[in-house]
Amino acid sequence: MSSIREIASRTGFSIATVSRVFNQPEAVSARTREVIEHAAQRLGYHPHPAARALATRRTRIVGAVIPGIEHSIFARFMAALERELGQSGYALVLATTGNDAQVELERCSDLIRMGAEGIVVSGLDHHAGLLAMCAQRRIPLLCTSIFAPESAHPPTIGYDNFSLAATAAGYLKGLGHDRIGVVHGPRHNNDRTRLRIEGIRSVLPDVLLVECGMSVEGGSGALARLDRDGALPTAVLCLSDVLAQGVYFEALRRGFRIPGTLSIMGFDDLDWARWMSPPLTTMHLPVDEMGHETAAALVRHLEDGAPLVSRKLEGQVVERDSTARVGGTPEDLPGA
Amino acid sequence: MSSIREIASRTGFSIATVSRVFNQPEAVSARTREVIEHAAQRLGYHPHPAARALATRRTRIVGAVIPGIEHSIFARFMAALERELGQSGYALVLATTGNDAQVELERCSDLIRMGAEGIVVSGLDHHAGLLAMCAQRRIPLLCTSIFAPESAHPPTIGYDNFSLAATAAGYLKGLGHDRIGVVHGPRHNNDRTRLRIEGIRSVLPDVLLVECGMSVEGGSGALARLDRDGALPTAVLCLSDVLAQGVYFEALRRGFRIPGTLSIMGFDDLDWARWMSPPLTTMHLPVDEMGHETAAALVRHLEDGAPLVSRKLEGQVVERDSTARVGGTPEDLPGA
DNA sequence: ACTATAGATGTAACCGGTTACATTTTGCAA
DNA sequence: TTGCAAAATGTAACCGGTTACATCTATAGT
Repeated sequence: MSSIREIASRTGFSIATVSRVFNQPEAVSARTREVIEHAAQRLGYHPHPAARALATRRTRIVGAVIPGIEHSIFARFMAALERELGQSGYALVLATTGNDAQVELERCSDLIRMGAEGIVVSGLDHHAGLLAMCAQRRIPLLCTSIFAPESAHPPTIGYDNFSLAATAAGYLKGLGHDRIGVVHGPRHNNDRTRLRIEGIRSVLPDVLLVECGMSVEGGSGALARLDRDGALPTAVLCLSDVLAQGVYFEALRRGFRIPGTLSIMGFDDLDWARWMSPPLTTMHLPVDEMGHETAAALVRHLEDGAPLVSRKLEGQVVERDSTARVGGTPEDLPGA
Repeated sequence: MSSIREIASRTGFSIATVSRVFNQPEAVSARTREVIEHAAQRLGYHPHPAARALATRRTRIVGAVIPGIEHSIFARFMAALERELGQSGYALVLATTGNDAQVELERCSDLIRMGAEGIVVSGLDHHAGLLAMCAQRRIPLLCTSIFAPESAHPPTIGYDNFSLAATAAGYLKGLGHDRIGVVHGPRHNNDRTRLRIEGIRSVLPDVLLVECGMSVEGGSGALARLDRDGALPTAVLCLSDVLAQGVYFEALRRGFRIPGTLSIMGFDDLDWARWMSPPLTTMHLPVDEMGHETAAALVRHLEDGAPLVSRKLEGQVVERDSTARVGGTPEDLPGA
């Protein structure tokens, strides 16, 4: 509706002066600034985003592509990322893939088409075209939820899935469990899951693996399968709190006591984990910090050209009441 | 990097012809098209989004502003909305408010600043400035998760919270419950919650209301409060499945049997509701349909100028095993 | 009074597309 | 061959900002 030229002609100043009022106010006299600001106010002027983007070659948009936002840890990560980016004047655009590499590529392409100046993805394995596309168009790509020391790959900001999972397995082992089941989501297309499984195996070479859909339903089904095989373990390590929830409900249905019959451990430390019954022992993942670091790194890169460097974040076991020493007496219950 | 003029000079055609290859390919001879497409391919040409947006005055971006994406029904709605918009070539930009009207206004302003051509929000009460802002800048605003017949307000696409909640209350009443507790999130800044409460009261005038945070923790605390007051009802209607989950866990902690001691009903019908133990009776909300309708309405409006009209969607009780006839024998259990 | 210099403002050329309109080429009937 | 409509292409003016550079004004220094 009202453009910078409109304001210029209304106030008698030139478009350059009007533009300066908004971009370098100190370069304009106080009197002029006041007049122009008033006119802009009155006419309801707002700079046209595309025009500004075209002239400055900056959009201040960054894109994030994640598997999905339902339940998962990604919701927390995105919330943190959005908050941090927002404070630096950047907008976050979210896209979801449903765990499909092809869809991921398309979504990234859409984001770039929309003007994203940087892209955040999860994990390191992606469609072959993704890296090429970002490189060709000079769009920085940051891989999160994973940490890999610098190398040929794109920079990573995240935790060491291998050793975190090993730590979790070690925790259960330390409680005396030796028949341990691992309930995990699809390994296909998910390097974090694969790394975690390897980490667990480094501690417990012959752990029982049960793969299932990444949902409450999946967790329920996984425990059912574990029980049906007649080889019910003494502890179940779930590679997501969501799966642990499904395992909880299924345990309830089967009359198992937690942690009496079965110790259950999660992964993520979602908000509600401590409010389950019993409160869930889980591996805390530093997603808020990850959001913070990711945003900061991207902003520094975009503003000052600082190189994007990988960063390793720490997680730790949060010991609550869903795990106990195997065959232990009630006194052995953590917190008792 | 490579612009339309670059391709033009490389191929010897004019920029207009190059542009036409991408926008009205049928207006260009097959031979020319091939040559230009090949050159574009080789040079890795992609139209500059801001330039295109500036020239066409279209961004094909729509924004959605929701309270938050954690756990809630909004995740499903957004997934549906994104899918539908994507199919029409629109991108969805998400922003969250944390239930703060001031933040909502700012986020909407950001979205508009970013070029959003339409905005989707939840509910009807918003910061006074929001309507004005959208009106002034001629940005269509669509209110969802609520239905209000046409009037002065912006168009709504959603369900009738009042009557859906009344139906839910009626369902419990029909089971013989007369001491019913309602666990609900904050009413402040949430007209859907207020409407639902009114709907419930129209059926059960002196229902017990317990307000809590919209989280598992909140649900747990709410049941604890209900029990502490010594006036434990025979049924609890939770205005969100997430709250119902908290109530479940707290019931477990207190040794209540569901639905024996306490019938529990949710609202939303999230994916995992049927996998709880026992499977949760809940009010199904048509969020997928809402995503579909919202996207369709917006696209028709933006493409063909079709007026945005309100649309009422239906929900229904999904009867599962967490509710039973009050004092009923096991035979009365639904599904038994 | 006369510069030198800083401060305020204006001019005009971009940014990279789209598109109305003008022009050239092509195909086909007369 | 000529003529003419239709098809293909080109020219140039936008879209609405930013910004390098030029110009003009005011203040201070000598």
